Amino acid sequence: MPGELTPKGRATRARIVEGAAEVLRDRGVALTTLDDIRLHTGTSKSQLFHYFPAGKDALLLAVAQYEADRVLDDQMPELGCLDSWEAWHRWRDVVVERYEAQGDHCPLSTLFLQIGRQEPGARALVVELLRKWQERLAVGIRALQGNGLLPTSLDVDRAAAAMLAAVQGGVSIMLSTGSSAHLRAALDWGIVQLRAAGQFAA
Amino acid sequence: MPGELTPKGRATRARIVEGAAEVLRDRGVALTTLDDIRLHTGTSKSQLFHYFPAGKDALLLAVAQYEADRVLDDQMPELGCLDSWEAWHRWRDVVVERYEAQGDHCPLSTLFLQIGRQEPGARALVVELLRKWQERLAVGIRALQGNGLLPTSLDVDRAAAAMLAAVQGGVSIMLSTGSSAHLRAALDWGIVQLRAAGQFAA
DNA sequence: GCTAGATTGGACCCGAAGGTCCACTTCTGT
DNA sequence: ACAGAAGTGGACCTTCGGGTCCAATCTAGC
Repeated sequence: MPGELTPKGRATRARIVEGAAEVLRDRGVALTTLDDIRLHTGTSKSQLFHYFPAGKDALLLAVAQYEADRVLDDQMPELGCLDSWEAWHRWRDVVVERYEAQGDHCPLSTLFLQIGRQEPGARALVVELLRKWQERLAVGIRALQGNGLLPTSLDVDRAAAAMLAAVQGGVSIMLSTGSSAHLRAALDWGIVQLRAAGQFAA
Repeated sequence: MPGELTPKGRATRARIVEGAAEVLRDRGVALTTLDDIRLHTGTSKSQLFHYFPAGKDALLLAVAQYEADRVLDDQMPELGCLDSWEAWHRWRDVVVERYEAQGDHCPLSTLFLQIGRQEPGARALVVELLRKWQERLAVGIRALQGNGLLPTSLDVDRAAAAMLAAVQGGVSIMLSTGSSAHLRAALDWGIVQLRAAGQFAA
Protein backbone atom coordinates (compact mmCIF):
# COMPACT_ATOMS: atom_id res chain seq x y z
CA MET A 1 0.00 0.00 0.00
CA PRO A 2 1.11 3.52 -0.66
CA GLY A 3 2.51 5.74 2.05
CA GLU A 4 3.43 3.00 4.48
CA LEU A 5 6.40 1.40 2.83
CA THR A 6 9.53 0.38 4.63
CA PRO A 7 12.82 0.62 2.75
CA LYS A 8 12.62 -3.08 2.12
CA GLY A 9 9.15 -2.73 0.73
CA ARG A 10 10.15 0.10 -1.52
CA ALA A 11 13.06 -1.92 -2.85
CA THR A 12 10.81 -4.86 -3.63
CA ARG A 13 8.30 -2.66 -5.37
CA ALA A 14 11.02 -1.10 -7.48
CA ARG A 15 12.39 -4.55 -8.30
CA ILE A 16 8.96 -5.61 -9.48
CA VAL A 17 8.49 -2.58 -11.71
CA GLU A 18 11.93 -2.77 -13.26
CA GLY A 19 11.79 -6.51 -13.71
CA ALA A 20 8.32 -6.32 -15.20
CA ALA A 21 9.55 -3.65 -17.60
CA GLU A 22 12.29 -5.99 -18.80
CA VAL A 23 9.94 -8.88 -19.34
CA LEU A 24 7.43 -6.67 -21.11
CA ARG A 25 10.11 -5.25 -23.35
CA ASP A 26 11.16 -8.54 -24.78
CA ARG A 27 8.00 -10.58 -24.60
CA GLY A 28 5.37 -7.96 -25.32
CA VAL A 29 2.34 -7.09 -23.28
CA ALA A 30 0.03 -9.58 -24.90
CA LEU A 31 2.24 -12.54 -24.07
CA THR A 32 3.36 -11.55 -20.60
CA THR A 33 1.61 -13.10 -17.64
CA LEU A 34 1.90 -12.33 -13.97
CA ASP A 35 3.65 -15.63 -13.62
CA ASP A 36 6.36 -14.51 -16.04
CA ILE A 37 6.86 -11.37 -14.01
CA ARG A 38 6.82 -13.36 -10.79
CA LEU A 39 9.53 -15.66 -12.08
CA HIS A 40 11.68 -12.94 -13.56
CA THR A 41 11.60 -10.80 -10.45
CA GLY A 42 11.93 -13.62 -7.97
CA THR A 43 8.73 -12.73 -6.19
CA SER A 44 5.46 -14.42 -5.39
CA LYS A 45 1.91 -13.78 -6.43
CA SER A 46 1.03 -12.31 -3.10
CA GLN A 47 3.77 -9.71 -3.35
CA LEU A 48 2.54 -8.59 -6.75
CA PHE A 49 -0.92 -8.01 -5.33
CA HIS A 50 0.48 -6.64 -2.10
CA TYR A 51 2.14 -3.79 -3.94
CA PHE A 52 -0.47 -3.47 -6.66
CA PRO A 53 -3.79 -4.33 -5.02
CA ALA A 54 -5.68 -3.07 -8.04
CA GLY A 55 -4.19 -5.87 -10.08
CA LYS A 56 -2.34 -6.32 -13.30
CA ASP A 57 -3.48 -3.15 -15.01
CA ALA A 58 -2.19 -1.03 -12.16
CA LEU A 59 1.16 -2.77 -12.40
CA LEU A 60 1.26 -2.19 -16.14
CA LEU A 61 0.44 1.44 -15.55
CA ALA A 62 3.34 1.76 -13.12
CA VAL A 63 5.62 0.19 -15.70
CA ALA A 64 4.30 2.61 -18.31
CA GLN A 65 5.14 5.50 -16.02
CA TYR A 66 8.60 4.07 -15.50
CA GLU A 67 9.16 3.70 -19.23
CA ALA A 68 7.75 7.13 -20.00
CA ASP A 69 10.24 8.69 -17.61
CA ARG A 70 13.06 6.98 -19.44
CA VAL A 71 12.10 8.15 -22.90
CA LEU A 72 13.16 11.75 -22.40
CA ASP A 73 16.00 10.85 -20.05
CA ASP A 74 17.55 8.73 -22.78
CA GLN A 75 17.74 11.73 -25.12
CA MET A 76 18.60 14.04 -22.36
CA PRO A 77 21.86 15.77 -22.71
CA GLU A 78 21.12 16.42 -26.38
CA LEU A 79 17.43 17.21 -26.19
CA GLY A 80 18.16 19.78 -23.51
CA CYS A 81 20.30 22.06 -25.63
CA LEU A 82 19.15 22.38 -29.20
CA ASP A 83 20.61 25.81 -29.81
CA SER A 84 22.63 25.12 -32.95
CA TRP A 85 22.24 23.05 -36.09
CA GLU A 86 25.04 20.78 -34.90
CA ALA A 87 23.08 20.16 -31.69
CA TRP A 88 19.99 19.22 -33.68
CA HIS A 89 21.96 16.74 -35.70
CA ARG A 90 23.47 15.25 -32.57
CA TRP A 91 20.00 14.89 -31.14
CA ARG A 92 18.83 13.20 -34.31
CA ASP A 93 21.67 10.69 -34.03
CA VAL A 94 20.81 9.94 -30.44
CA VAL A 95 17.16 9.37 -31.23
CA VAL A 96 17.91 7.09 -34.15
CA GLU A 97 20.45 5.18 -32.13
CA ARG A 98 18.12 4.78 -29.18
CA TYR A 99 15.27 3.40 -31.23
CA GLU A 100 17.50 1.20 -33.34
CA ALA A 101 18.88 -0.30 -30.16
CA GLN A 102 15.37 -0.80 -28.88
CA GLY A 103 14.51 -2.69 -32.03
CA ASP A 104 10.93 -3.35 -32.87
CA HIS A 105 9.68 -3.25 -29.31
CA CYS A 106 8.29 0.00 -28.15
CA PRO A 107 7.31 -0.63 -24.56
CA LEU A 108 5.07 2.39 -24.45
CA SER A 109 3.04 1.89 -27.57
CA THR A 110 2.24 -1.67 -26.69
CA LEU A 111 1.48 -0.78 -23.10
CA PHE A 112 -0.90 1.95 -24.08
CA LEU A 113 -2.74 -0.04 -26.65
CA GLN A 114 -3.26 -2.63 -23.95
CA ILE A 115 -4.33 -0.48 -21.04
CA GLY A 116 -4.96 2.86 -22.69
CA ARG A 117 -8.66 2.59 -22.95
CA GLN A 118 -9.38 1.05 -19.61
CA GLU A 119 -7.05 2.79 -17.21
CA PRO A 120 -7.93 6.46 -17.18
CA GLY A 121 -4.46 7.44 -16.01
CA ALA A 122 -2.72 5.92 -19.02
CA ARG A 123 -3.83 8.47 -21.54
CA ALA A 124 -2.91 11.34 -19.24
CA LEU A 125 0.52 9.83 -18.86
CA VAL A 126 1.27 9.71 -22.56
CA VAL A 127 -0.27 13.10 -23.17
CA GLU A 128 2.05 14.53 -20.55
CA LEU A 129 5.06 12.82 -22.09
CA LEU A 130 4.27 14.16 -25.55
CA ARG A 131 3.64 17.62 -24.14
CA LYS A 132 7.02 17.69 -22.41
CA TRP A 133 8.73 16.36 -25.49
CA GLN A 134 7.16 18.94 -27.77
CA GLU A 135 7.95 21.68 -25.29
CA ARG A 136 11.62 20.72 -25.37
CA LEU A 137 11.60 20.90 -29.15
CA ALA A 138 9.89 24.27 -29.04
CA VAL A 139 12.52 25.55 -26.62
CA GLY A 140 15.16 24.36 -29.05
CA ILE A 141 13.56 26.14 -31.98
CA ARG A 142 13.28 29.33 -29.96
CA ALA A 143 16.94 29.00 -29.11
CA LEU A 144 17.69 28.88 -32.83
CA GLN A 145 15.64 32.02 -33.27
CA GLY A 146 17.51 33.63 -30.42
CA ASN A 147 20.79 32.85 -32.13
CA GLY A 148 19.55 34.40 -35.36
CA LEU A 149 19.46 31.05 -37.14
CA LEU A 150 15.73 31.18 -37.72
CA PRO A 151 13.34 34.05 -38.39
CA THR A 152 11.13 35.06 -35.50
CA SER A 153 8.13 34.88 -37.83
CA LEU A 154 8.23 31.09 -37.71
CA ASP A 155 5.29 29.40 -36.00
CA VAL A 156 7.26 27.63 -33.30
CA ASP A 157 4.53 25.48 -31.82
CA ARG A 158 3.38 24.26 -35.19
CA ALA A 159 6.93 23.42 -36.19
CA ALA A 160 7.55 21.61 -32.91
CA ALA A 161 4.32 19.66 -33.30
CA ALA A 162 5.30 18.66 -36.82
CA MET A 163 8.75 17.59 -35.68
CA LEU A 164 7.26 15.52 -32.88
CA ALA A 165 4.87 13.90 -35.33
CA ALA A 166 7.81 13.13 -37.60
CA VAL A 167 9.62 11.32 -34.81
CA GLN A 168 6.53 9.42 -33.76
CA GLY A 169 5.77 8.46 -37.32
CA GLY A 170 9.29 7.28 -37.93
CA VAL A 171 9.22 5.19 -34.79
CA SER A 172 5.80 3.84 -35.61
CA ILE A 173 6.89 2.76 -39.07
CA MET A 174 10.03 1.28 -37.61
CA LEU A 175 7.97 -0.83 -35.25
CA SER A 176 5.91 -2.10 -38.15
CA THR A 177 8.62 -2.70 -40.69
CA GLY A 178 11.76 -3.15 -38.64
CA SER A 179 13.58 -0.53 -40.66
CA SER A 180 14.75 2.82 -39.34
CA ALA A 181 14.87 4.36 -42.81
CA HIS A 182 11.71 6.39 -42.32
CA LEU A 183 12.77 7.62 -38.92
CA ARG A 184 16.00 8.89 -40.44
CA ALA A 185 14.23 10.37 -43.43
CA ALA A 186 11.63 12.10 -41.31
CA LEU A 187 14.18 13.62 -38.93
CA ASP A 188 16.53 14.67 -41.70
CA TRP A 189 13.72 16.14 -43.73
CA GLY A 190 12.37 17.97 -40.71
CA ILE A 191 15.71 19.50 -39.82
CA VAL A 192 16.67 20.28 -43.40
CA GLN A 193 13.36 21.97 -44.02
CA LEU A 194 13.69 23.95 -40.84
CA ARG A 195 17.09 25.10 -42.03
CA ALA A 196 15.74 25.92 -45.45
CA ALA A 197 12.99 27.97 -43.85
CA GLY A 198 15.67 29.92 -42.05
CA GLN A 199 17.71 30.57 -45.19
CA PHE A 200 14.66 31.32 -47.27
CA ALA A 201 13.29 33.92 -44.88
CA ALA A 202 16.65 35.40 -43.96
CA MET B 1 -10.64 -24.50 -46.64
CA PRO B 2 -9.25 -22.57 -49.58
CA GLY B 3 -10.09 -23.36 -53.16
CA GLU B 4 -13.24 -25.34 -52.56
CA LEU B 5 -15.77 -22.70 -51.62
CA THR B 6 -19.28 -22.53 -52.95
CA PRO B 7 -20.89 -19.10 -53.38
CA LYS B 8 -22.70 -19.61 -50.10
CA GLY B 9 -19.49 -20.48 -48.34
CA ARG B 10 -17.76 -17.45 -49.77
CA ALA B 11 -20.60 -15.23 -48.61
CA THR B 12 -20.41 -16.61 -45.09
CA ARG B 13 -16.68 -16.17 -44.98
CA ALA B 14 -17.01 -12.58 -46.14
CA ARG B 15 -19.72 -11.96 -43.56
CA ILE B 16 -17.41 -13.25 -40.86
CA VAL B 17 -14.50 -11.05 -41.90
CA GLU B 18 -16.57 -7.91 -42.27
CA GLY B 19 -18.49 -8.52 -39.07
CA ALA B 20 -15.31 -9.27 -37.18
CA ALA B 21 -13.80 -6.06 -38.50
CA GLU B 22 -16.74 -4.11 -37.11
CA VAL B 23 -16.50 -5.70 -33.70
CA LEU B 24 -12.75 -5.21 -33.59
CA ARG B 25 -13.08 -1.59 -34.56
CA ASP B 26 -15.25 -0.65 -31.66
CA ARG B 27 -14.22 -3.08 -29.00
CA GLY B 28 -10.51 -3.38 -29.67
CA VAL B 29 -8.50 -6.51 -30.29
CA ALA B 30 -7.68 -7.15 -26.68
CA LEU B 31 -11.29 -7.26 -25.59
CA THR B 32 -12.79 -9.11 -28.54
CA THR B 33 -13.47 -12.80 -28.19
CA LEU B 34 -14.55 -15.34 -30.72
CA ASP B 35 -17.89 -15.40 -28.99
CA ASP B 36 -18.35 -11.69 -29.65
CA ILE B 37 -17.62 -12.25 -33.31
CA ARG B 38 -19.88 -15.26 -33.40
CA LEU B 39 -22.75 -13.25 -31.95
CA HIS B 40 -22.23 -10.22 -34.12
CA THR B 41 -22.01 -12.20 -37.33
CA GLY B 42 -24.79 -14.64 -36.53
CA THR B 43 -22.54 -17.65 -36.93
CA SER B 44 -21.43 -20.54 -34.79
CA LYS B 45 -18.10 -21.59 -33.42
CA SER B 46 -17.80 -24.38 -35.92
CA GLN B 47 -18.19 -21.99 -38.85
CA LEU B 48 -15.43 -19.79 -37.53
CA PHE B 49 -13.10 -22.74 -37.42
CA HIS B 50 -14.46 -24.14 -40.64
CA TYR B 51 -13.34 -21.05 -42.54
CA PHE B 52 -10.27 -20.36 -40.42
CA PRO B 53 -8.95 -23.74 -39.34
CA ALA B 54 -5.77 -22.15 -38.06
CA GLY B 55 -7.77 -20.35 -35.43
CA LYS B 56 -8.23 -16.87 -34.16
CA ASP B 57 -4.93 -15.44 -35.34
CA ALA B 58 -5.67 -16.45 -38.91
CA LEU B 59 -9.02 -14.74 -38.70
CA LEU B 60 -7.42 -11.61 -37.30
CA LEU B 61 -4.92 -11.68 -40.12
CA ALA B 62 -7.73 -11.85 -42.67
CA VAL B 63 -9.39 -8.89 -40.99
CA ALA B 64 -6.10 -7.02 -41.06
CA GLN B 65 -5.86 -7.63 -44.79
CA TYR B 66 -9.40 -6.41 -45.23
CA GLU B 67 -8.68 -3.24 -43.24
CA ALA B 68 -5.41 -2.62 -45.02
CA ASP B 69 -7.18 -2.71 -48.36
CA ARG B 70 -9.60 -0.07 -47.13
CA VAL B 71 -6.98 2.38 -45.94
CA LEU B 72 -5.88 3.47 -49.39
CA ASP B 73 -9.33 3.04 -50.91
CA ASP B 74 -10.70 5.54 -48.43
CA GLN B 75 -8.29 8.21 -49.65
CA MET B 76 -8.59 7.11 -53.17
CA PRO B 77 -9.87 9.66 -55.53
CA GLU B 78 -7.64 12.27 -53.91
CA LEU B 79 -4.54 10.20 -53.30
CA GLY B 80 -4.58 9.14 -56.93
CA CYS B 81 -4.09 12.58 -58.43
CA LEU B 82 -1.74 14.78 -56.45
CA ASP B 83 -0.64 16.93 -59.36
CA SER B 84 -1.37 20.39 -57.96
CA TRP B 85 -1.15 22.12 -54.61
CA GLU B 86 -4.92 22.24 -54.42
CA ALA B 87 -5.01 18.48 -54.88
CA TRP B 88 -2.55 18.02 -52.04
CA HIS B 89 -4.69 20.14 -49.76
CA ARG B 90 -7.79 18.20 -50.73
CA TRP B 91 -5.97 15.02 -49.91
CA ARG B 92 -4.93 16.43 -46.56
CA ASP B 93 -8.54 17.23 -45.78
CA VAL B 94 -9.65 13.73 -46.68
CA VAL B 95 -6.99 12.13 -44.51
CA VAL B 96 -7.79 14.31 -41.52
CA GLU B 97 -11.48 13.70 -41.97
CA ARG B 98 -11.07 9.97 -42.30
CA TYR B 99 -9.03 9.63 -39.16
CA GLU B 100 -11.15 12.02 -37.18
CA ALA B 101 -14.19 9.96 -38.10
CA GLN B 102 -12.35 6.84 -37.09
CA GLY B 103 -11.67 8.37 -33.72
CA ASP B 104 -9.11 6.83 -31.47
CA HIS B 105 -9.45 3.34 -32.87
CA CYS B 106 -6.97 2.38 -35.50
CA PRO B 107 -7.91 -1.14 -36.47
CA LEU B 108 -4.57 -1.81 -38.07
CA SER B 109 -2.25 -0.66 -35.35
CA THR B 110 -4.04 -2.65 -32.71
CA LEU B 111 -4.26 -5.68 -34.94
CA PHE B 112 -0.58 -5.63 -35.67
CA LEU B 113 0.50 -5.16 -32.13
CA GLN B 114 -1.57 -8.21 -31.31
CA ILE B 115 -0.59 -10.58 -34.07
CA GLY B 116 2.40 -8.84 -35.62
CA ARG B 117 5.06 -10.85 -33.97
CA GLN B 118 3.49 -14.25 -34.16
CA GLU B 119 1.93 -14.35 -37.59
CA PRO B 120 4.69 -14.02 -40.17
CA GLY B 121 2.30 -12.69 -42.79
CA ALA B 122 1.23 -9.70 -40.73
CA ARG B 123 4.41 -7.74 -41.07
CA ALA B 124 4.57 -8.32 -44.81
CA LEU B 125 1.04 -7.02 -45.06
CA VAL B 126 1.75 -3.71 -43.36
CA VAL B 127 5.05 -3.30 -45.17
CA GLU B 128 3.22 -3.67 -48.45
CA LEU B 129 0.58 -1.15 -47.43
CA LEU B 130 3.19 1.41 -46.45
CA ARG B 131 5.11 0.78 -49.65
CA LYS B 132 2.05 1.38 -51.82
CA TRP B 133 1.13 4.46 -49.82
CA GLN B 134 4.57 5.98 -50.13
CA GLU B 135 4.66 5.14 -53.82
CA ARG B 136 1.45 7.08 -54.35
CA LEU B 137 2.93 10.07 -52.58
CA ALA B 138 6.09 9.82 -54.67
CA VAL B 139 4.01 9.74 -57.84
CA GLY B 140 2.25 12.88 -56.65
CA ILE B 141 5.51 14.66 -55.97
CA ARG B 142 6.83 13.69 -59.37
CA ALA B 143 3.63 15.06 -60.88
CA LEU B 144 4.36 18.37 -59.17
CA GLN B 145 7.83 18.27 -60.66
CA GLY B 146 6.34 17.51 -64.05
CA ASN B 147 4.11 20.56 -63.77
CA GLY B 148 7.06 22.73 -62.90
CA LEU B 149 5.86 23.28 -59.35
CA LEU B 150 8.89 21.62 -57.79
CA PRO B 151 12.52 21.47 -58.84
CA THR B 152 13.71 18.18 -60.28
CA SER B 153 16.64 18.25 -57.88
CA LEU B 154 14.34 17.31 -55.02
CA ASP B 155 14.92 13.87 -53.50
CA VAL B 156 11.48 12.46 -54.19
CA ASP B 157 11.73 9.22 -52.26
CA ARG B 158 13.08 10.91 -49.18
CA ALA B 159 10.35 13.53 -49.30
CA ALA B 160 7.68 10.88 -49.77
CA ALA B 161 9.09 8.87 -46.88
CA ALA B 162 9.06 11.94 -44.68
CA MET B 163 5.50 12.77 -45.66
CA LEU B 164 4.40 9.23 -44.91
CA ALA B 165 6.11 9.40 -41.54
CA ALA B 166 4.34 12.67 -40.85
CA VAL B 167 0.96 11.08 -41.51
CA GLN B 168 1.77 8.05 -39.42
CA GLY B 169 3.07 10.16 -36.59
CA GLY B 170 0.03 12.38 -36.63
CA VAL B 171 -2.26 9.37 -36.55
CA SER B 172 -0.21 7.74 -33.85
CA ILE B 173 -0.38 10.82 -31.65
CA MET B 174 -4.06 11.12 -32.36
CA LEU B 175 -4.62 7.57 -31.16
CA SER B 176 -2.78 8.37 -27.95
CA THR B 177 -4.19 11.77 -27.18
CA GLY B 178 -7.49 11.85 -29.01
CA SER B 179 -6.61 15.11 -30.71
CA SER B 180 -6.03 15.55 -34.41
CA ALA B 181 -3.98 18.71 -33.91
CA HIS B 182 -0.68 16.99 -34.60
CA LEU B 183 -1.98 15.23 -37.66
CA ARG B 184 -3.08 18.57 -39.08
CA ALA B 185 0.16 20.26 -38.08
CA ALA B 186 2.28 17.51 -39.56
CA LEU B 187 0.42 17.48 -42.87
CA ASP B 188 0.29 21.25 -43.15
CA TRP B 189 3.92 21.57 -42.27
CA GLY B 190 4.87 18.87 -44.74
CA ILE B 191 2.98 20.47 -47.60
CA VAL B 192 4.00 24.01 -46.73
CA GLN B 193 7.62 23.00 -46.53
CA LEU B 194 7.37 21.17 -49.82
CA ARG B 195 5.94 24.33 -51.36
CA ALA B 196 8.63 26.43 -49.78
CA ALA B 197 11.24 24.11 -51.19
CA GLY B 198 9.77 24.75 -54.60
CA GLN B 199 9.77 28.51 -54.23
CA PHE B 200 13.19 28.51 -52.68
CA ALA B 201 14.82 26.53 -55.43
CA ALA B 202 12.83 28.07 -58.25
C1' DG C 1 11.91 -10.32 23.80
C1' DC C 2 7.44 -9.36 22.55
C1' DT C 3 3.83 -7.71 19.92
C1' DA C 4 1.87 -5.46 15.89
C1' DG C 5 2.28 -4.62 11.41
C1' DA C 6 4.79 -5.16 7.17
C1' DT C 7 6.42 -8.71 4.11
C1' DT C 8 6.65 -13.16 1.80
C1' DG C 9 5.43 -18.03 0.01
C1' DG C 10 2.61 -20.73 -2.46
C1' DA C 11 -1.57 -23.48 -2.70
C1' DC C 12 -6.03 -22.82 -4.40
C1' DC C 13 -10.18 -20.95 -6.92
C1' DC C 14 -12.84 -19.76 -10.86
C1' DG C 15 -14.24 -17.72 -14.92
C1' DA C 16 -13.19 -16.92 -19.53
C1' DA C 17 -11.84 -18.00 -23.96
C1' DG C 18 -9.79 -20.80 -27.62
C1' DG C 19 -10.47 -25.01 -29.64
C1' DT C 20 -12.76 -29.89 -30.54
C1' DC C 21 -16.51 -32.99 -31.80
C1' DC C 22 -20.35 -34.82 -33.72
C1' DA C 23 -24.91 -34.73 -35.25
C1' DC C 24 -27.89 -32.39 -38.38
C1' DT C 25 -29.14 -29.75 -42.60
C1' DT C 26 -28.53 -28.01 -47.17
C1' DC C 27 -26.57 -27.94 -51.55
C1' DT C 28 -24.61 -30.17 -55.99
C1' DG C 29 -24.02 -33.33 -59.52
C1' DT C 30 -25.47 -37.42 -61.91
C1' DA D 1 -33.75 -39.38 -56.14
C1' DC D 2 -29.87 -40.17 -53.81
C1' DA D 3 -25.07 -40.14 -52.51
C1' DG D 4 -21.58 -37.40 -50.95
C1' DA D 5 -19.70 -33.20 -49.83
C1' DA D 6 -20.14 -28.60 -48.08
C1' DG D 7 -22.12 -25.97 -44.55
C1' DT D 8 -24.17 -25.23 -39.82
C1' DG D 9 -25.50 -25.54 -34.74
C1' DG D 10 -24.17 -25.87 -30.31
C1' DA D 11 -22.65 -28.74 -26.43
C1' DC D 12 -18.42 -29.82 -24.42
C1' DC D 13 -13.46 -29.94 -23.16
C1' DT D 14 -9.09 -27.97 -21.55
C1' DT D 15 -5.99 -24.76 -20.48
C1' DC D 16 -4.45 -20.75 -18.80
C1' DG D 17 -4.09 -16.80 -16.10
C1' DG D 18 -5.81 -13.22 -12.98
C1' DG D 19 -7.07 -12.98 -8.41
C1' DT D 20 -7.84 -14.79 -3.33
C1' DC D 21 -6.41 -16.64 1.13
C1' DC D 22 -3.96 -17.85 4.95
C1' DA D 23 -0.13 -19.23 7.27
C1' DA D 24 4.77 -18.31 8.02
C1' DT D 25 8.53 -14.97 8.54
C1' DC D 26 10.83 -10.75 9.12
C1' DT D 27 11.26 -5.88 11.09
C1' DA D 28 10.67 -2.11 14.27
C1' DG D 29 9.43 0.15 18.36
C1' DC D 30 8.80 -0.39 23.34
